[in-house]
Amino acid sequence: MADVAARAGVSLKTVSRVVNNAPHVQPELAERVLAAVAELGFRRNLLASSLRSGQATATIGLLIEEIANPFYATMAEAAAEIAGQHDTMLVIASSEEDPARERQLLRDMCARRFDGLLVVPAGDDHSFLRAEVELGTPVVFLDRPPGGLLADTVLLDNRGGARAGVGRLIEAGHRRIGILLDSIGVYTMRERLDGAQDALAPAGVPYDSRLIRDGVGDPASAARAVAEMLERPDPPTAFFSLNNRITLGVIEELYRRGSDATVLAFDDFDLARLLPYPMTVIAYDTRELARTAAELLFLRIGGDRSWPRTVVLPTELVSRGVTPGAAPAALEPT
Amino acid sequence: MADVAARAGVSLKTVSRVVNNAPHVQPELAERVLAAVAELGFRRNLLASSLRSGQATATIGLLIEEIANPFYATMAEAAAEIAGQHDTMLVIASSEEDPARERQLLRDMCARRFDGLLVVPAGDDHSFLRAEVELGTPVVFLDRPPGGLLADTVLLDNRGGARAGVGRLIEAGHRRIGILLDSIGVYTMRERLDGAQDALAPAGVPYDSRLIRDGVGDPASAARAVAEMLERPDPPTAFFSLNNRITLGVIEELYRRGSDATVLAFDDFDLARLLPYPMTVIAYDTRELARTAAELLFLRIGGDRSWPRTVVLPTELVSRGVTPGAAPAALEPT
DNA sequence: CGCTAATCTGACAACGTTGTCTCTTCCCCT
DNA sequence: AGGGGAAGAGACAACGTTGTCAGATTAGCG
Repeated sequence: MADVAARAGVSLKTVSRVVNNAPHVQPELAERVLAAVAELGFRRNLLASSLRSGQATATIGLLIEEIANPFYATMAEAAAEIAGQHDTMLVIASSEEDPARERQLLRDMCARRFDGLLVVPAGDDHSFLRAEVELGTPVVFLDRPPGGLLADTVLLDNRGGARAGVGRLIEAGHRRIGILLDSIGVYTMRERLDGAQDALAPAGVPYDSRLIRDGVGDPASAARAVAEMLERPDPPTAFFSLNNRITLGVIEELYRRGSDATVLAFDDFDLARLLPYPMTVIAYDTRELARTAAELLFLRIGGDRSWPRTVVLPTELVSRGVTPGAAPAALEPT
Repeated sequence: MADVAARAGVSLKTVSRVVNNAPHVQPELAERVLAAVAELGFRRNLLASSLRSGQATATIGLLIEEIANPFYATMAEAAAEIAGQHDTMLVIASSEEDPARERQLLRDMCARRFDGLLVVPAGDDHSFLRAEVELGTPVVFLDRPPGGLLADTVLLDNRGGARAGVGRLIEAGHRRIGILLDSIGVYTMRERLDGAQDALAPAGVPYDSRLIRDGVGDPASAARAVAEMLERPDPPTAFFSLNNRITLGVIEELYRRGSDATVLAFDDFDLARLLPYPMTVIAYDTRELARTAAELLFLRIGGDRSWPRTVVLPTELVSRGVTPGAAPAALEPT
């Protein structure tokens, strides 16, 4: 910048004013400065800039569990869109469901003085963020609530959605429903399971631990779990998959067997419409989830110091998948 | 930091040494400093740190077209993994295929003094990066080559893959092959089209512009294009989809019609196995693409100044999808 | 016991910006 | 014509850290 100033024959400060589009600079001088900037290929150092001005790195962080999962990828895209509207860069980091990694990444983002953080929590204790929050870094949690910290949170109606979905299964006469979940340690899984029980209990369906399978982390183990349940003397007539990854394994196994079991699944995704098995999906607006959280974050960054809010977004039941073996039916328009 | 120094009764510099694990600090002093750090909740400012030390923001950028596309999401995940191995943060930005946005984002990343950049180019002129590259910011291009700039590039064998795939269609007797592509302006599309012609020409199949459809940007328009081609007097017996998004529309339309046209598609993806229509997919290792590029980038960041390299990764033909109406067959294991 | 060397610590400047304040100039109004 | 005020430009310090160098302390050795 000093070089540019020398070249244009002005002071450092004037160059600063020009590159920041500050007022009170004569057009003639500005032109000389811009010419010098172009000639010398000068690019202002944003590090120094935000160091000096104290805040505003024009960066927010998004901590998710896994980038390649379409659920999180969609959230990232929606958040990036909102960030772009605020001339802010979005940094996406992936915790891989590891609380230690989550902690390290969040600390790192704080050390880099990000303007705010969007967090899908992996761990259940976020008290280590309290100092940062009090120091002025806004944090908004989404999809899952924080632990040991009062902060803005945007959630889905996991429990209500599961209740409605399982309720429909019960209306259709199902009494033996196999439930597959990733990990009972995860908030969303607990809520969805609770929602299922909300519907099962009043219908007089007894609790049967053999119909609930925890620790189903990937499609292959979901397929195995389905196979085992089906091979027992009194097999389930319906399956409730608690996330999109599990759904894939369930569909695969049922398709392979030519089964006619009914499928209820949490999480909608683009390709669900084209999967070769009919199912009812508990859907919600993933983009809206991320958008709401991001907008809330920018409210906070803008100085909103009101009491932390919790927003819960609704879910709905939709039909997905196609029927194999049946005459090809018209799909819904894209 | 000054507060910490005062609290611990040492100098600023000693605190700096302690938080950087520098040698030559008495254990007793270090302990006092660490205690003060903990009490005051001190977190070192990485902005100031990398400003002072000149380089090493421990950040690299990845510019892709669209986060929610599984192709790019997978690349992002693989790149993030390599970045993590180098204690570096990965910043993902999305250009939405807009050259102006690409330019702005890359400039921004340079202004933030990222240690290096991974770029899937949207535009065809990257000469604006030359100054940065010469100034020492390593840039590696992937999936598509840069324009007007000599730099490391990691590509797929688009042309060879398309040639092999179309060759197989020709062996099976197909002569009327509908080809659908996103935009002829995109490098990968041109290469894949050239590969198709490599196979068509020697087989004596004449060029027929009605069988090539450009500008198919989303599944819905792919479905429409397929419908129109099939309703002509001499319909294609096979379709070649040049990317994953187009493939979805093709499959949807063919399934809806109960057609028996053969499908060849570029790009594999997780759920392709479960789509309700059989097809041959030109597959490649997306993660390897990103890994190779990221490793090359870290080589450059590490100081490798050898001549720019171009790496081309192979493709292979695989079977995907299931056959509707047929007896459910065993799927491949996950 | 004195000298050298090794180890440890601190003062200071500098990284590249921008906020603050001051000074100059020029215009407009009374 | 004189005074007030606005506008333009620059000098300087400061943001939070670390590299450099010099000083202080201690240990080791003859």
